[in-house]
Amino acid sequence: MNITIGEIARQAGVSKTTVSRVLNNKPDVDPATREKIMALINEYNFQPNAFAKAISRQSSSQHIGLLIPHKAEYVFSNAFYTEVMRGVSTELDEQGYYLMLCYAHDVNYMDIYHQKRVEGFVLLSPGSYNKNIIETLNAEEVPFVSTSKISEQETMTYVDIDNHQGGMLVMEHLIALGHRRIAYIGKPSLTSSIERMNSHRVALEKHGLPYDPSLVLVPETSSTESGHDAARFLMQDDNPPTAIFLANDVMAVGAIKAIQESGFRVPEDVSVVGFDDIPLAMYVNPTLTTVRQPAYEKGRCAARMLIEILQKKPIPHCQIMDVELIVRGSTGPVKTT
Amino acid sequence: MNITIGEIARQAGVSKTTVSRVLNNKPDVDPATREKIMALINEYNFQPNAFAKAISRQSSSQHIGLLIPHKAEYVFSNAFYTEVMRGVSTELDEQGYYLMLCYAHDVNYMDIYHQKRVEGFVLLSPGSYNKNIIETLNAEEVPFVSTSKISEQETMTYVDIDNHQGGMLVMEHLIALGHRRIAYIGKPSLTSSIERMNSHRVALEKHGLPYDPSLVLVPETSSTESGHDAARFLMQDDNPPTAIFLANDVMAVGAIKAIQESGFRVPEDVSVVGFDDIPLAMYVNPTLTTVRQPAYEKGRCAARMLIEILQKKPIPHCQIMDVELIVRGSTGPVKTT
DNA sequence: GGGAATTTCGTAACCGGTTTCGTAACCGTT
DNA sequence: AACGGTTACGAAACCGGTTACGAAATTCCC
Repeated sequence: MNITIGEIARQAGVSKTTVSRVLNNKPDVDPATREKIMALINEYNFQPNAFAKAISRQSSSQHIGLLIPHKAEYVFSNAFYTEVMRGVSTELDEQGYYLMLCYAHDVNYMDIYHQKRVEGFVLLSPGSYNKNIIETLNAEEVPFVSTSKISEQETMTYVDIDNHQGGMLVMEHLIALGHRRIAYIGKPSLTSSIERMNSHRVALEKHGLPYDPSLVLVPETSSTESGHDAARFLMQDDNPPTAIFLANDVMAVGAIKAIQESGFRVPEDVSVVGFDDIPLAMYVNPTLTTVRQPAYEKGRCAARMLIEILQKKPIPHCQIMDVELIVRGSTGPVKTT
Repeated sequence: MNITIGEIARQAGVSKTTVSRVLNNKPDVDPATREKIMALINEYNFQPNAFAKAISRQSSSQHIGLLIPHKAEYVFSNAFYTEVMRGVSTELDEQGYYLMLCYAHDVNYMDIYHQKRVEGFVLLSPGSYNKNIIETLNAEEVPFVSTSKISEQETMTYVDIDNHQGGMLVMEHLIALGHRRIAYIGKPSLTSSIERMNSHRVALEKHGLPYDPSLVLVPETSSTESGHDAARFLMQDDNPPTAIFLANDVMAVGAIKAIQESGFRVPEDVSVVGFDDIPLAMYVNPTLTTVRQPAYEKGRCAARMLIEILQKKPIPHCQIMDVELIVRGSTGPVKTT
């Protein structure tokens, strides 16, 4: 059996109350008594039961949930998401909160909340949940912060980058290199990815270039395999694009491979741009031109915002971070035939 | 204020005891009464407070900790580890356990255990902790399972592959291709990685090939960058190796890059082999020859074993999983000069 | 030296559940 | 009618903490 506050009290010859006072650094206890109790606490390495604490003071479990889509595979295999996770977990750790991983199947995440296991949630990849998850969370007034823009509503808190700006950086870069047939591959699953996709069209229009819908592909998933398959499909065409903009780096890696397998060279024949700047982007062959977004910082920021919400601090409902175009080896001037 | 068992009892006109019986599917309650209580539970979507439960029945918090090294960056950016994480979290999720991420700085993970926040730990990358973490866990009799072999002692439970066999598969493959100057790059941080490294020497000796210590490099970390730097160092030599065996895929990707930057081709000039078979291994250029280990299954298995330990079931102290050599494009016959 | 203020500490209730044990009500037997 | 055996339920203690309140002991002040 483990040591309890009562046992410490008994050995010190005082009441539980006094021990509790010492544990919580409260006044009204004689320095000598405090010292004696501290000695016992250290001797037994006594740690007050967190659950008993949470239940007696009617408050904080100090636990926060990271909500992950049920189809977790692509999240765990995308270094962008794992970097966000790292940011979330690091920030919580530093602030003394504990992180629980919660899979968003059915409604069990609501149970986790009602059972007081967590005080709120950080949403990892909010585009991949059931449509109504946001409504449910809002309806039940569960505190949460999303790591991506979900909708235009002001009622929800999120941290994101300016996806439109990021997309424009890519498109301006490709257009400046002379590309006119630029494909886009990506799943418009939520507001932020829709913005990314829209920038493709907007940029073309801005420069008076034709918009060819057949050059916009919407795969089922955002995996390397999807990028590979979609790019292969494009390259089988009689008139393939000279540049492909993919919604993320993981897909871009697959696309480069497909292009090479189809007998084309990157970037000599086809330029490729990704999004995120995952660590591997600078190690693939050719190195990947991409848009860097601060994944780790995004996670930290989301966690910080959630804690502030829990502490009833007034905070802005969204936080927009900077992006940067990283030009590497996968993009080059259009081939002059 | 949230609904409690007492409130349900009051509205049903019964005692807390009876409601508790219904909640836990216990006998001794009239079907009609049970129904009335169930109706109220559903109406309010009542979820019993998990902490109150954990504290009253002197038992299970149903929480398990995933212990992660403080220097978490390389763990989160290595798809092998994140796949293990996915396995752990999926298994726990299916079995109704909750997963908490715990950083292993100082001794706070012991606090987390003593505070009853978790019932036990899965150790993610046990080579990277402070030396004494295992001793501490053992000394305090904290239930834990490691996802890698730590030492030869029988006192600890772990899941692993046969690293020696895996290494031998690589070496036999390279030697069969005619390679004689085979380098090894990797950090011998724990028993399993030492076995991997030893297989390099054992295989050379077995085939009567010379063992050249200058071809064995021990970088500080296991990152892509380390693999890159170490390989570059090797390739600057007057008599560079014709093949490099790296302790993991992430490093191998860096090595391929360095070799190419040094003006050599893979696999024509230098063959490269990794370890793990991360998802990206088949998408890099050239595709990576590697040893597949079942990362996801390893995670699941570790979680399963920990649960069985907590349930006092007798289980073997280790579980060894199969490996498989995956030959891809990064290895080829030695160049005949 | 006596009353007030302050310091120090304990009693008991409480948080939201579980569990032990006792008992009233009902049943069927003889 | 008396008895024993179920069935259905509640009172109260308990888990390990926190907290409101009261009171004893000490100090202060005139």
